[in-house]
Amino acid sequence: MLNQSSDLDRLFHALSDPARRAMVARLSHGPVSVSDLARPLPMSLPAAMQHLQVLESAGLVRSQKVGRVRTCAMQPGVLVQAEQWINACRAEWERLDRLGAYLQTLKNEGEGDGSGD
Amino acid sequence: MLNQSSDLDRLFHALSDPARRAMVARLSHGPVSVSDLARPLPMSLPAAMQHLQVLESAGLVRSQKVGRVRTCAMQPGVLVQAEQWINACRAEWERLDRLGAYLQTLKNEGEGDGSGD
DNA sequence: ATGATAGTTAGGTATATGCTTAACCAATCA
DNA sequence: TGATTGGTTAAGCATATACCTAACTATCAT
Repeated sequence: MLNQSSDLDRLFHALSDPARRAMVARLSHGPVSVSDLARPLPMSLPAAMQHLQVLESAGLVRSQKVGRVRTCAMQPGVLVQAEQWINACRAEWERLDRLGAYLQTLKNEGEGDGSGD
Repeated sequence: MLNQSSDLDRLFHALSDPARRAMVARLSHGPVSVSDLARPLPMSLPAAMQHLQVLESAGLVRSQKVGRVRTCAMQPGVLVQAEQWINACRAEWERLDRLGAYLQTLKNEGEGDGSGD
């Protein structure tokens, strides 16, 4: 493994776990405490905390403690980075795809013999 | 770890590695052979093959061998799934964000009476 | 057939991940 | 003050990842 972990690495890695995605989904509806976040998940509280840390270190979630309860909230800016990367990729592919279709059209127009590929 | 690995798990996991993202980026410009795909990467050919397998099992890439060269190509449909998940999340968050802004507005307008909550 | 090229498989290692239980600290409440 | 609640830390374990080298197969050119 390359030992440098970029923003996108951490981001996509954070999203690659169903428990973490569940947390993100929950948080996108509004801030939640740690135990509320962990309760629906089929795992211990410390395990959930680890997932939370992964989300925080990816910049997806922010949290602050007041009294003895830590409240977590979405930090949605980072999601946009993922979206942009995907979009850029798709844009390239679509360009290529249109080009392919166009070449196909040219090929069909110039076709007079029946010899397919 | 939950032992069932969903489409999204595999997809985001596939995207979480810089070498694999480089492969995807390259493939979004057009089909490439295995060695051409591996050449720019700082790793052995077998290592690159493993990454390729991850991409294939995520459904991001398809490949077929003709003669002795295997040609890999993007299978872009799956990327859309990732995009949709992110979009859904963002939509929720934005709704919440607008609500927050609205409540803030109300609070500012009605400032003078201290009975907020 | 010989050898070079493209890819694949096997086996092994170091590190990362995901989880657990047990113990611990800090804030609230009876 | 002492129990409870909310969270955190520590230690340990099983599995997964990411990589390597060496050996192998299959195709193509000579």
